[in-house]
Amino acid sequence: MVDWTGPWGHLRTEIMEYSIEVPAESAPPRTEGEALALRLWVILNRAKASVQRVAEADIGRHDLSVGEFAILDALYHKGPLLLGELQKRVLVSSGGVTYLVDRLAEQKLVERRECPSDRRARYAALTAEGTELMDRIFPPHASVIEDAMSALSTKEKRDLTGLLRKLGLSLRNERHFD
Amino acid sequence: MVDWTGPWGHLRTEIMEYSIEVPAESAPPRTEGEALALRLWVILNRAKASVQRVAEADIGRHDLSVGEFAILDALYHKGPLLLGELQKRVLVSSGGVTYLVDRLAEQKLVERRECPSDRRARYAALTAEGTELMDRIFPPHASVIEDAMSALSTKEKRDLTGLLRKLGLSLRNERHFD
DNA sequence: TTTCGTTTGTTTCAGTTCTAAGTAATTTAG
DNA sequence: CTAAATTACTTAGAACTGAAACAAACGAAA
Repeated sequence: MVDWTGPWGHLRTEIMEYSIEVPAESAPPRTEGEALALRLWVILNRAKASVQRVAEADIGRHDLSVGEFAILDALYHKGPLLLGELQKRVLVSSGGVTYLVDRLAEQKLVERRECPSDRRARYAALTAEGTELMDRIFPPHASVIEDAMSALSTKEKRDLTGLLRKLGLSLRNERHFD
Repeated sequence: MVDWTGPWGHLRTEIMEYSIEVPAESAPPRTEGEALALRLWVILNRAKASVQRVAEADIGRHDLSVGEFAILDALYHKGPLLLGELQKRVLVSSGGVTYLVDRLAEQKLVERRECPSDRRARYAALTAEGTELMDRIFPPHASVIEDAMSALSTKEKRDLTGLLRKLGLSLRNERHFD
């Protein structure tokens, strides 16, 4: 007796009210196992959307988009990165990285640098101004995230991380053929 | 000794390689608790992105966008819904619902109906054609999702769902003031 | 009851953020 | 040396968002 309503939580949002509860049944999946997997998929999306809402509210204060913050964050913690490396971390398309770095470069927070060993490649690196900004906004952001997760005990957070990791890793090398 | 590199996984994507592993440290958060919360946030995003990639690959076969499928899915399992209700389920902005329903209406998969009790409101409902489509594509999609989750045991899926639900619910009614 | 202010439900529109596909410049492999 | 792969960038346009507009409903007060 379980139910399935779309996970769909690509996000930002106006103020959106939605339920993390599992709604009542209507057109049932065939097996219990299927229902369980579908429900998990719904809840995974909604939980992620909930946390993201909190993260975005904080980031938005500083006139940064999520994508912009993601770039700054990666560079802040990893130092200069090739645009390709950055792409893998931030999970956008190649055009998306170019777009985001362009925007941040306009704001003088990030700069491009040549790569001596490969003239096709470019590094993106924080400027002094960018580093300064992150010094200022990252610590409170980290607190906001910690706070968002505070309903879970340390053990629960560890368990949750472990399960999500197991799930993610299992899909990591999967190849889908037609 | 933990590390933090952005969670940032809104998204679709080209073929993107990324790691669900936790990368090595560099500019450390101050406390263990903070680090744990940040790592969880990263992994949550990446796991969601991994599953989403699988889901999208399947949905894409049928020439539907994720948003479109989300709408169809909600209507398929819940029957006709007011656009506002649909918005809450699908987690898009008000303009987004209008946009998606318009597109599906063009394809004759969905139609708008009047609401007798409130002339401002509209129902969205599947057409016969839309229902037929979902009868055909939903069952295999459910299998794809079940398969994507198959690395986890039944107990693990239940535990994971429970933890995510707890997290999501805790954020559900939070109000953020300036 | 009529009227006015507020709230609710949807749409419109302009602008933002992103993707996909294609291009150019290298580098690497055979 | 050539062919294939890699890397970033460009472009067109898809998929959204947020704000404002609009229409209808609601509630309280005159």
